[in-house]
Formats: sequence, C-alpha cells, structure tokens
Amino acid sequence: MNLSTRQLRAFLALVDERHFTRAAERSHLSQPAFSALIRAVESEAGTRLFDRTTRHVEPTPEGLMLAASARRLLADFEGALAELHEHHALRRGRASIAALPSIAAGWLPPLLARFHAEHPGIALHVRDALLEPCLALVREGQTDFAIAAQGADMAGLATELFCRDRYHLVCRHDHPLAERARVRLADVAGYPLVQMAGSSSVRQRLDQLARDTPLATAFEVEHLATANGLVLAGLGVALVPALTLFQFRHDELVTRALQGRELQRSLYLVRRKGRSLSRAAQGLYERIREARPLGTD
Amino acid sequence: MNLSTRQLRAFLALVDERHFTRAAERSHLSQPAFSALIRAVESEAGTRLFDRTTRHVEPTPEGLMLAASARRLLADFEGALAELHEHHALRRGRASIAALPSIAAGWLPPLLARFHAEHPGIALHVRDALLEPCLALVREGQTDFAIAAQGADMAGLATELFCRDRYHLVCRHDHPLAERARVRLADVAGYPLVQMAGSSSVRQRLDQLARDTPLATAFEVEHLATANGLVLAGLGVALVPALTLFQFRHDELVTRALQGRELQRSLYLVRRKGRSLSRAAQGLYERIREARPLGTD
DNA sequence: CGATCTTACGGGATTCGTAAACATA
DNA sequence: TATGTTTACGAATCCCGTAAGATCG
Repeated sequence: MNLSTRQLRAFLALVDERHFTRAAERSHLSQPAFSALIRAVESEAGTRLFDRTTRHVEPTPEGLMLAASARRLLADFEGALAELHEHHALRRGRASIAALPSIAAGWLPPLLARFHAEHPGIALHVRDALLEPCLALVREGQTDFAIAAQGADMAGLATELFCRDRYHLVCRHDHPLAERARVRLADVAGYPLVQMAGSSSVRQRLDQLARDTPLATAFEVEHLATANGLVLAGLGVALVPALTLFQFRHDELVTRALQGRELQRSLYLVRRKGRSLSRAAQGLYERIREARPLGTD
Repeated sequence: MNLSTRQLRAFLALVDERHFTRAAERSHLSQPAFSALIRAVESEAGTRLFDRTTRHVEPTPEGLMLAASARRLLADFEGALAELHEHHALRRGRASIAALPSIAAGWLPPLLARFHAEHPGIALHVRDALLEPCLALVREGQTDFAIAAQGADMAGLATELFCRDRYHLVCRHDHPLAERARVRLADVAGYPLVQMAGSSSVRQRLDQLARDTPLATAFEVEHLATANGLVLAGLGVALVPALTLFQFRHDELVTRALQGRELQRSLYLVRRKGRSLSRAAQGLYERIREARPLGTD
C-alpha cells in the first residue's frame, strides 16, 4: 500500500479539471503518462475513481470521497513540512539554556535580547542554576545546553571553551589595596574576605586557587548582590571573576585584576554528547559562541 | 515536493529502531538502499533528521517533530483508504432510491429488508414520489436511482427495464364481472370506475390504453387504499397494475388480469446517464435487478 | 578489530514521451 | 469527423542489491 504526494496531487488535478489533457499539463506530464498514473492510483485505492468516456471525465462517488481525504492529507502534509522549514529557518522553535547565576544575570541577557530581536519566533528559556544543577539539566535533556564550569563528572557531556574569566579583587577605594596597581593573591591574604557560599563554583574554584594561601573569610553569602553590599559597607573585600563585576559597579568601589597566570576560572558551553541540538538551540549556541568574551589567558 | 507513504514508513521504522540494518529489514530493503531512501527523505524535508555515527543512530529534534507528524499522516491516510475499502466491500455507505408509491409501499420493502440484513452497514433511504418528482430526484442527484415509468423528458437519464406490470380488474366477488374468467378492457367500459388521480402514472398509462374505450369514471382518488375502500363498498371497480394488488387483498374482492397484449405498464430502473453509482447504490441496484418481477409480456 | 553506515556500480524495474489506435458526441 | 483517451513501444530514469570502502567504539 503505497502512494506518493505527487500521485495525490495528480489525482486532485483530475478531480478539479475533469479533463485528462489539462490535468496532465498542470501535473507537468504527458497525457498518456498521466493516464497511467491515474490507473495506478485507482489500483492502489482498489476501486474505480473516475467515470470516463472520451468526451467526459467525472469522479465516481468513491473518487469524491478520496478527493476530500486527499485534500486534507496534502494540507496536513504540507503543513508539517512548512513547520519543519520554519524551524529550519529559525523562524520558529524553542531554545533553552542553563547558566551559572553570574552569567545568567550579567553577560547573557543582552545577548538574548539581540538573539530575540533577530529571531522573534523562537521562544527562549533560561534557567539560572549552580554548577551541578546546570550540568544535571543538560544531562537530563531539560535544557539544550549550558554555560558553566567543568563539574566532577562530565561523562556524556561535550564541552567547548566559552571563556577564561580572571579573578578580580573588589574593595572600597579607601581600602589599602586600592592604591596598588598590581595585586597578587598573597596580597589579599591578610584582609577580611567576603566569600561566596561553598556551593558556588566561584568559591570552589577560588578554594582550589588559594590552596596554599590562607584567606581570612569574614562572611559567606549566597548572592553577589549581598557581597556587593558588604564590601561597600567596608566589612571586607571580595575576590570574584570578571564576569561578575557588573554587580560591583559603584563609585566607591575599585576592582583590580589578580596577577598570576592561573588566577582565573574556565567556563564552557556544555551540551549532551552525540546528540544534536534543535535548529533553534543550535542558532543560539552559535550566536553565543560568536559573541563569547574570550578573556585573558 | 514529493514523498511517498513508503518513505514515511521507512523513516518511522528508523525512528523506532534507531538502527539502519534492522529498520532496513523491517522495510524489506537492503541496508544501502534504505540508507539512500533516508537521505532522500532528509533532502525532501530540507533538514537533517538523524544524528548518526557508525555506532549510534538517533533522530534529531526536527526528526522527532517530523516523526510525530508522519505517524498522524500515515494513520489518516490508512484511515481514508480503509474507509474506501469499507465502502467498496459494501460494509459501509449510503444508498438512496426513489420509487412510485405503489412500488415503494408494496414490492420494495421486503427487498430492502433482505438487503439491509446482508449489508447492515449501508444506510438506506427511500423516497416515494409520483413519476415526475421521481425522475427529478434522479436528475438532480438527490437520489441514486429510481423505479419509475418513462417520463415526458428522459434526457440525461439511463433506463433499464424493471418489469412489465399488467393491469388487473379489481371488483367485489358479487360483481357481474367477477364471474368472467377472462376480462377485456371493453368489458369494463359500462361499469362505474374508481380511478386514481390524473397525476398518477397508473392513471396516465390507463388513459393511454383506454384512448378508444370510453370508461365511466365514478371516483378519482389519490391513494390506492382509498380505491380499495370504495371498491369494497361496491361503489365501483378498479383497474390497476399487478404490483398494486397487495392493496386489494380481501376476501370479498377478486382480481382478474386484463386480456390484451398492450394492457400493461412498463417500469424502469432509472439512473443518471454517464455517471456511476456509489458502490452501495450499485449493490442495491444490482440486488433489485436480480430480484425484479419480470412480469408478463 | 568488529560492527555498522556510506559510497560505487551494474542490472532491472518503473515511468516517461511519441506515435498510433480507439471511442464517443 | 473531431476531440480526447487508451494502447504500444522504445528510451531515459530511478531504484535496488552486491561489493568495496570508511568510520567509530
């Protein structure tokens, strides 16, 4: 049991035209070839579909029945293909991304705004989550891809460098460290520190970097905005990556890049291995890759 | 833009199996042929539908989208074809027939009952109408065919003899004519006659036959049942065709076939010329033709 | 290294178009 | 008789299957 859309279209052409020669022209076929095609359709259908004399062609009642079905089927078919093309052309679709809170709040939104302006038909979804939840969302397919650091278990995930994000000192401009042009990690060791909570990747990476440098943790907070408030109040200084500095823009605060080749974290575009993204997600992914802040080495 | 149901089925086989070799077997194709077929589908769709490595095959998001559509489309398609087959096999459908009142009330119902028992899925519709309305219904396509006499204008209609229906005398058994074994039209001339109304074909045909025999019309009625009552009351005798005699079955009444080669009416199966009947109507038509009461000559 | 998909290629079935035959109003 | 469909037939195309090649785990 096999029929092609071309056959259905030719069949409908004959139903409409009621004339083999004209219907054959409309189908870009010679009349005899068209005649054979109609015979094939009738054979597939298992019943005669047209009453024909040399002077008159007319669908049988069964032909009219099939014509109604065929019109519906072709419309559905073309609708399905059109939808596919819409998705392919990024005119429709859905893309979801997970990102670490710092990225989700700072770097990402302007890019999403640009992408949305370019592709208003694509629905965008963002999840801000800490590192492991981020990776879990990708692993479970609940999000298309993520911007995150490397986790403990990266099996089944494919990563691509997003950027290297250098740690910076943030302090009040009246803080002693504010006067130094170049600041090393060891220089900060003596001062009370406003730290992120241990669950954050910013903190985890910092703990790695400061393995040999005892830091004086004065506060532990969940949110960068809180850290900002504490530093602004003169209760300590903060060590945070460049992409979080948008939270610390204030006249009374200064930032200094920490010297030292290693004093940065690496962020990655993370997606499921061996599994392609939807066209919409692929589009967003590439847009992000093009726009990524390459950072220092 | 052309795709066949076979291609859609093969595509779905691969979505289900996620394995070219197995899907190819399920599709009764060699694996390379199957591979080429999938490529053709992807080319038609305009987008990649599967991620494949030599070890793993998986539909892309677009592939899954198309798969959902394809399943729906194939189900619809097969539904439409199944419906067509149901109609072809006389398991479903609709047949409508128009018939002169005498036929519609007498000969036809038992046949319809048998037909319905054989084909319970076919909805039957009957219209009882006088000759010209009968033919009009057929001409306008409001009924599939009719059992009727020939009308004034038979253009566009195709007829086939249904039966020859001899006129009979109906009278009380105590009527003088009841004693005669053989009755001719002229024998009836002197007696008061219960006639059908001039709009009936029974009457019109009788007027033709009696062109040279002055008949004594005592009553004109619309319905045979009324004629029956009048004859039973001894108010006259009736001249009606054999197929109406079911209305005159009564102990006190006798019927006598009118002698004479011409003293009959011809009834026909009437359908639109050059236009085929639906399978259901065709089935009923043939059933009627097989069962027709051939009548005398 | 083995399982699996892709490419290459010859053979066969399908389908096409031209020309002639056939049918109906 | 003229218009339009079907049949006949040689040719081009498409599609299939076998065999060789490439690739990933």
